[in-house]
Amino acid sequence: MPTIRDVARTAGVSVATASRALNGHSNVTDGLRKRVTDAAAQLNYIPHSGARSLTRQRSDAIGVVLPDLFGEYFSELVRGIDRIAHQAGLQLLLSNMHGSAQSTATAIRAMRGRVDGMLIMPPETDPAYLVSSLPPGLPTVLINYPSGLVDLPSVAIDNCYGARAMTEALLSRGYHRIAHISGPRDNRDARERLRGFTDAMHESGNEQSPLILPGDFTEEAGAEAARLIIAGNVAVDAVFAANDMMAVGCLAVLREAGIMVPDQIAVAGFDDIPLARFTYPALSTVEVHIADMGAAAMSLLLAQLHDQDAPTQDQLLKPALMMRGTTAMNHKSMRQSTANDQREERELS
Amino acid sequence: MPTIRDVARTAGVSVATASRALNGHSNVTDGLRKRVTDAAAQLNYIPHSGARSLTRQRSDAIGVVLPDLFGEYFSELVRGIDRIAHQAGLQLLLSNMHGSAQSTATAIRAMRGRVDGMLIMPPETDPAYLVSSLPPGLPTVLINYPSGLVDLPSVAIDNCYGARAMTEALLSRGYHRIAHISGPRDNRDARERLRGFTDAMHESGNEQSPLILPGDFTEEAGAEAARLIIAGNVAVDAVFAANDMMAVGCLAVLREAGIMVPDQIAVAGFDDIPLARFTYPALSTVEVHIADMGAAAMSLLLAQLHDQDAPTQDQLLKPALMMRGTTAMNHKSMRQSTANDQREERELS
DNA sequence: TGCGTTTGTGTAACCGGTTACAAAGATTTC
DNA sequence: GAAATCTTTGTAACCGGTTACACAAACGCA
Repeated sequence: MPTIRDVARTAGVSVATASRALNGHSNVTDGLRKRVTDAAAQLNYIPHSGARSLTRQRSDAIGVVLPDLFGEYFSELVRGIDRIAHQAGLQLLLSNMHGSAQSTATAIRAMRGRVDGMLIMPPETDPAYLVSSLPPGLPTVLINYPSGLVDLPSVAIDNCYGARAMTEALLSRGYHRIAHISGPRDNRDARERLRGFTDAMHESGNEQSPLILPGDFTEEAGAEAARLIIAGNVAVDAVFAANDMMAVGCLAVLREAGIMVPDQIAVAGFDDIPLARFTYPALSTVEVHIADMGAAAMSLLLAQLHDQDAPTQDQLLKPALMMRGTTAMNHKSMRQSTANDQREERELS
Repeated sequence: MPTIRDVARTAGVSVATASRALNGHSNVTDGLRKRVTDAAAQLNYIPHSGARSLTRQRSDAIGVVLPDLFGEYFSELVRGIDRIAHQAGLQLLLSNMHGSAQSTATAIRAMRGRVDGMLIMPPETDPAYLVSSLPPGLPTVLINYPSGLVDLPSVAIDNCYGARAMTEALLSRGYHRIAHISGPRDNRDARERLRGFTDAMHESGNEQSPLILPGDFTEEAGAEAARLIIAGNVAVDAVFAANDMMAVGCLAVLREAGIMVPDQIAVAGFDDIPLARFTYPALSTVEVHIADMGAAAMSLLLAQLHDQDAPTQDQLLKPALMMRGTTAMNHKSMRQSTANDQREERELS
């Protein structure tokens, strides 16, 4: 593997000249430049980015540390990040913190010296520990982390706002006895969604202690919640699940039990997973643009990279409602919102 | 940001001793080692991985170059790669070659000097060009690339085998007039699936020139194919789409037209996307373990990394059939395979 | 006590680039 | 024609680690 010294020797110049020629500096005569580029081509020279970034004091790479690397959520996030990073000529160094705070620290430390900045989506862990394991002076943006806890800019989805909006939309459609299937108690998103729901219910004055069913974001949890409602014969005219998978599970059990959706009970979810458009009836949900969150985080980081102390405004992305068949207001027609019926009503931007 | 020289100075030792102490070499007295680790902790020293990899001549990172960074396919692939890479203590440097062969070469060159090996999923481009832009001597494994074209180990899904197996399964269930909705002509997977289908049909002797409808992997293409079949009143008792999205589009149009699936026409797809279990009836398809392909590629690369000239056996991963409601043999019962009915019949391993 | 061996530490070279500075040559200015 | 300035090139230091080698001290053995 040839180095720049090989190129210089072949071209009959010094390494300094070779470096300058290859990097397009202006103070190199055309003749020499050609000799250098020819030599580089002949030797099939590829510069060693590692060595380059050592002297340049920049790597043109940014580190991305995520709690998990799977599912639509992950790929969307990375896609959004890459969209911005690529056009800025930055590479992505990806790391998965496999659960423990310990391995999070390891992952973060391993990035030092090979990235110019970091994007971190931290688990629900001690923020102090997170900050302590962070290389000081390395521009960092947090993803989906409540602002205020640590002194770093962050980007997050406004889960509370989304849940509140969906709840209000249900109320305005005439559903008043709304039950909520909550997500895991130790999940920040789930807690925020629950809060949005209860806030909206309290403010409406319709129901002071709405039914909250426990869930864990799985399809089965949604199914179980539906069984509880049916068995308990609870007076409920709408179910708002904290995510789409639970809504899907709920929907299936309700239909199986012969309960008409949305005529007897409306159903709503959260996330707008691809499947949501294909349930029967199509699922009303809250559309979360994960890719946009990734892009926003990357843009924020880019600003920091460009100007070390750029103003760092935390960002809260507002999700939009996607009202489909499972919450139709018109109770007469059931033949609406089939899989290929893609009329969608976007209510909020 | 403190360097190892700062640590050495604080501990009152030479950089060599500091380095040895921090890396756990045995030839350091306990007293000095403690002084060094204490100094490192006090200064919050984090080693500079870039500099480290320069001398070590290894980066403990591998480069992953993919044609696109979105969808389930991508996240599954990365998940499989990470599973193996993480337990080997390797980081992932991710790169998207945005379409052009030009930018592929750029992406690959940018990795030189910061990775120990590469995993590449090349586009349908000139293999010679690909190889020429590859740093020689850098262990590389190709993903989903036909073996034989270039002299590099590769891992791929046996699309032809999967399509053949599904076609034979349909034939054995009594469907003989099978139409195929093909994928884009310039897509390797699509061509292989088509080949598997036509091979199986020819060998069966049932139909010498089966109907091939053009498609492009989109839901709409599947819908259009279904409309063609309905409008043309073609004698067809099964449709095998080259991917699930087209099968879903096809299914929706057939149902809308009042055609009973699977009684009048059976439908099958390819990929086993999450949605496949939730269509009505649930979609029979070919299960492709993308994560396994990523893991296999990473394992192959790991073997190369460990032993520069380990035997490089190309791998062809055989997909499995998932027969669900859209190809049921029993035509009497329609109430099968609803969303929450997850009985699945695994036919091949 | 003197000699060879082992052990622990420091000095300095090296990885592969970039760039400050010096020097030489070309050009301009008086 | 000499001095001042600008341009082009080379030498060598540097980025932040690792490690070959040299060397001194401690140890074992006759």
